[in-house]
Amino acid sequence: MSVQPENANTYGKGICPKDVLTLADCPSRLLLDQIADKWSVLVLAVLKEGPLRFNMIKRRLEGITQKALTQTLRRLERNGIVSRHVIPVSPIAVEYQVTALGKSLDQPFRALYEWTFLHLPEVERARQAFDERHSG
Amino acid sequence: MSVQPENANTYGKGICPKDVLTLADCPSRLLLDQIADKWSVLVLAVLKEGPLRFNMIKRRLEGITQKALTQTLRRLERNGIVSRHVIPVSPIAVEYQVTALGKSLDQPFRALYEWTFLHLPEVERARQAFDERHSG
DNA sequence: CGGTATCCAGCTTGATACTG
DNA sequence: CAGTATCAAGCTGGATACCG
Repeated sequence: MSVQPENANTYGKGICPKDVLTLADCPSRLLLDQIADKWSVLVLAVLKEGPLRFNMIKRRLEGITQKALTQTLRRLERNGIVSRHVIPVSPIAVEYQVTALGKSLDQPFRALYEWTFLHLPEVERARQAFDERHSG
Repeated sequence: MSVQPENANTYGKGICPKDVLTLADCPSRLLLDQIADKWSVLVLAVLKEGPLRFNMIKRRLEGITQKALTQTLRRLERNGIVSRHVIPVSPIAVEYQVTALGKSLDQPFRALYEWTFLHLPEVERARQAFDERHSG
């Protein structure tokens, strides 16, 4: 997210020029807004196994609508994360696959997943404690 | 996101029991839904510098409303990412700070930030190319 | 100071229908 | 098959007012 490498830090201890942070300041939003939405993560998980056609992706993703899948794929394609190949047969076939850029996301995503996996119990405890505090 | 360590993989090459993925299957959403929203990232960036009181955070975050900040802080608190301390003076003072759990998020976030930083030009090229394809 | 309550506009979402 | 079009419903987010 807006975590910066120590030496490229434009935020930090009040040394940001304006002394305030704006949404636009945060380069990570470039990624998060586009990738961390409801479906992108799962689409990528499915496509990681190999190229798939539209309806094949749809079948592997329980509950996604045609519209949502189209939107998700378009956004991923626009950001260079997946590529789209039209195969001119009849009826038409369209194949999607993860690009090299998309594959390079695997390492950071894995780090995030591992954090979640490791700290899930702690997060759940925190939620329980909070919910109890705010009911009793 | 839904990237799994190789050996804990419940998705993978069609070996998922149901052979379909549901939103609930993806443990990463636990984190992403709650942290990757519009403001959480920036709130954490500000709080990383040290504990701050409500209105001090608000002043450092250009454009955030009182309501949005309250909601963001509550969600972060519920997930154990920040903690809230009421200082019983008059008028009342409330201090927020990042917890140990919250601090442990720094590494995965840094990985993500570094990816963004490194691949920004490529993403921007992809967007330009896409936008040209879809206008001409 | 640090909130909560209320109201309302706008964006997103899903269901449905239609098309090359 | 792989979409686009359309429309209603719902949730989110901002503005405003008030409270302990």
